[in-house]
Amino acid sequence: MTSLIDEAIARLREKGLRITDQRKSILRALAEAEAPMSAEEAHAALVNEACDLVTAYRCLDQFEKAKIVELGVRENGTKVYCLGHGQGHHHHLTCRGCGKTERIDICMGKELNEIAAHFGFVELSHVMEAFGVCPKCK
Amino acid sequence: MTSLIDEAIARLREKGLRITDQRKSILRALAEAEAPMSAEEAHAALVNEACDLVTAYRCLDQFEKAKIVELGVRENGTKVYCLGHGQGHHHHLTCRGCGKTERIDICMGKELNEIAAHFGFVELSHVMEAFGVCPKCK
DNA sequence: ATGAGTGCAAATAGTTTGCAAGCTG
DNA sequence: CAGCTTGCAAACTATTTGCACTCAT
Repeated sequence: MTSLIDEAIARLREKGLRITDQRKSILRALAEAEAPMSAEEAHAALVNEACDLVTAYRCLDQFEKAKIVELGVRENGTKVYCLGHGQGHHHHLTCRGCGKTERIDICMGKELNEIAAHFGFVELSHVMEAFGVCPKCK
Repeated sequence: MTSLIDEAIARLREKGLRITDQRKSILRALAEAEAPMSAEEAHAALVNEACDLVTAYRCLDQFEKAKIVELGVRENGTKVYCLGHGQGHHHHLTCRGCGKTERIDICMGKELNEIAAHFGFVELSHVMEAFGVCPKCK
């Protein structure tokens, strides 16, 4: 349980990235939410305005390049980041009304890789987000 | 072959939307590309600046609401629209280098619906885009 | 000490909105 | 001819960049 953040910090270290208070704060926010959040949301969730919004963008970008978080995209195009994919890659189902997020454990990554291989594509990645209206909001 | 556009026009009519030259041009552009394209790309593809960029945005938005096109999102957050999903829902694999797009016919829509039903979500939709580097670009 | 990281201001990209004028049904 | 559509200008949102300063290593 404690490990999500520590794991992330360890990975930062591995990649030669520096451990700053701002980065720790952002990681904490992501860990507490355990749902994908945008840079703005992550920034808003920080206690005491722990860092500038721009820094949130930059850190999340770094995190993604270091494979510490995974990138997703909302229906409206905003980018969202999610911590905790270390072992279990998964996706999300988000309510258009209240934003509530459920984790869904299906992924067509394997099939995708086969097809991509067939076309000769490499460095595969995919984005997949599901949206709907939750029981409370309908 | 001829039908993609005609079909779309028919559906416009059904929905009580008007058939204008601008809309026809945009549909033509989408049909010729048969790959997802952004509003800006669709606009750029129009011969003779057939309509304003804003109109392209508005039309595509209408088309999507009328279920004439499907909405997707790129890795960077730009929205893309794709014609021709009338019967065969599918997804795409896009090259990060040259933008080349391959159609992929897998979709976890069914599994998704089951899970969503389990959570009580309705009005499901999903976005899924795959990215990689094609043989030519690597 | 040295270069990665940060904050602030300003620039961009993509998309949306307000309003008067134009065209479709 | 009524109202959906369009064009143009301007507003907006999400994100990126330039630059001087600061702090982790």
